Amino acid sequence: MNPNPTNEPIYICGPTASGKSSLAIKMAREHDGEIVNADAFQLYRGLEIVSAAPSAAERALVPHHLYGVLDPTASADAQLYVKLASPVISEIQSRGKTPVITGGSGLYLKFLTHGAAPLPTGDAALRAEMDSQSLEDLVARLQQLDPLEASRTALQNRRFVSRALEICILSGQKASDLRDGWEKQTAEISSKLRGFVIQRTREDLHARIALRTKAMLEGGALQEVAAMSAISSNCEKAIGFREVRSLVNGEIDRATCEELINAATRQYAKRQETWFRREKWLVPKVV
RNA sequence: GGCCCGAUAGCUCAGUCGGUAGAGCAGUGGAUUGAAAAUUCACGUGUCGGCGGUUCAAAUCCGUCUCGGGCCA
Repeated sequence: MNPNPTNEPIYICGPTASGKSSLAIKMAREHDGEIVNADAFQLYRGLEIVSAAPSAAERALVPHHLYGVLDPTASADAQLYVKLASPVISEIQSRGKTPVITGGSGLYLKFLTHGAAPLPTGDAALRAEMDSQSLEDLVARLQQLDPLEASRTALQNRRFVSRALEICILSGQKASDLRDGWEKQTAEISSKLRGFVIQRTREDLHARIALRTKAMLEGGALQEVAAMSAISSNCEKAIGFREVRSLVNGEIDRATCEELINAATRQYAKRQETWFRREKWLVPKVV
């Protein structure tokens, strides 16, 4: 008998290095499920070690989907992720299995669970143009085009200002109008979701991060990055990528590399905890 | 053994002419609907190595001790 007759997805969230992969495998086995990636960087091919994607041994235990499916030169975003994940999830359900969706990319998960606001997709050329302008000019332009959006945007955050402006320019409408209304039904959606967020003490998490970084460096991260360093892509933003490249290039020593990765990973984990803390539908799972 | 330099936040250090101290990093909390492993905001009490002394007032000047580092024996 299927313990989950509805085949509704189970979400496994939590900060990096908290043990999402193994919990997902456990849940998948208990619920006759298959695992779907929700990690922005594990999507990429050739970044398995640096992004700490599930190992071959782990993948052999349960079917895994959406790992290493993007070319390193491809650019991804939350909407593309939903486009990739939705059919995979439906397909799993159609076979009577339960999708176990796991990953630490809060925004991607949010799009998947709560849908996308009706906004235009980012435009690389426009972004490049905006990147060459001063923040003051971008802010002034946003204040002119959409004062309401400007008033509720963190104007020191160039990314947020650019995005708001981008929406106005590409759509010909006010970002504030397009964004309004989107959040109205989130509470209702949330009430129907089921998922867990792994919780660990900071001390424990930091220790796990340190162990993982060490394993990563000993487990082929240098070769992986060396193989990819000719490619300019989103992968360069992965924590560990630049640090390992600096190590490979002899700019820093191994101990420094390790500590830089650890610090960046700790900071990332903290941001993830902040994000998931707001997702009240996630049930804390103390490990 | 003698001389010199150093000791200030978890770390690296700044601190003017004596007026009880502040940067970066780390850390903590927050924001975050199409770059998100991204981007961004806020948060700084610490025996100023110890003990004496001078002074209205000492991280700052003097003495001494301790611990580093160096030079000379």
